[in-house]
Amino acid sequence: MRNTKQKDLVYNVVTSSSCHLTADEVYNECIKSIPNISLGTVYRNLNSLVHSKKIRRIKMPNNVDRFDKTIIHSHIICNKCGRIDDVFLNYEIELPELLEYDVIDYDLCFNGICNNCKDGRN
Amino acid sequence: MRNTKQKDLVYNVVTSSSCHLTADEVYNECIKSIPNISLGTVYRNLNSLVHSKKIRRIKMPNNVDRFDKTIIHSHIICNKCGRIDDVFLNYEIELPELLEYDVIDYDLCFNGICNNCKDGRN
DNA sequence: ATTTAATTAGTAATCATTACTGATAAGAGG
DNA sequence: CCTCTTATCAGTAATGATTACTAATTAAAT
Repeated sequence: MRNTKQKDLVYNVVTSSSCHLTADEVYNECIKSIPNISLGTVYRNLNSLVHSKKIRRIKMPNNVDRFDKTIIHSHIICNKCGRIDDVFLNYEIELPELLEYDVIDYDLCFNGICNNCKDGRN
Repeated sequence: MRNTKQKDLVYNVVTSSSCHLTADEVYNECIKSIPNISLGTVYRNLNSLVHSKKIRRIKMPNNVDRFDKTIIHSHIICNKCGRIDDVFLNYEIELPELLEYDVIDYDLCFNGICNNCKDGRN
């Protein structure tokens, strides 16, 4: 795997953001530094960084993936408005012992209704 | 919400299968009973059944959703071949108390390498 | 039976993501 | 430094899962 300024940029955009960015949002941030960077390059580097565990992919109900730092934590998605927040559990998820698999890690996503939707503000 | 034979069929196909079917696989099963059922109808009923918690949606890394019964359980996906299996934990996942959300439930998906891939059989 | 609105079949459109191609550049080995 | 190899790139076209649309149908309430 080669180091390129495009890959560094994609990595920095994802890890320095406090939100959970879509590929398109990462792209719009990247063109501020490399105006002619290609959307395909952003996608390729996001996939490559996920593969090498430098960042993580969050699957959303609408099939538009989001990307995040790899500090171990879970997420919660509002069933109504799609808002997403980080959840830091105060307990550990135990990896199960499975006959058919070597278990590596997990993705845990809670569903709920956020306060704004509950109060009818959305 | 109206009862239609199309919705009943979609429900029965998903819940009587022991696999985790894609929308297209559900469609191919449905046309055996209702040959002119439309793919759009299958998608609409899958979404409607997920919304009313009769079935559940499983997000896959390749963005092709799969559908499953709603008995509470987790999944494991092989990082290499994409094989998916059910995981029944012998402990409970505690729903966190969050200021900003009413937490309803969760999706938990483990990642690993399955035996076939580990042994080079894939 | 009549009515009405939800649902349907069929088809077209959407759009996130991937594939492709010729050009570029990272970095290994002289 | 200076090739040389090949991974990566920009730009664009293609893919394919999913949704939107429309006129026809039908569940089910009155």
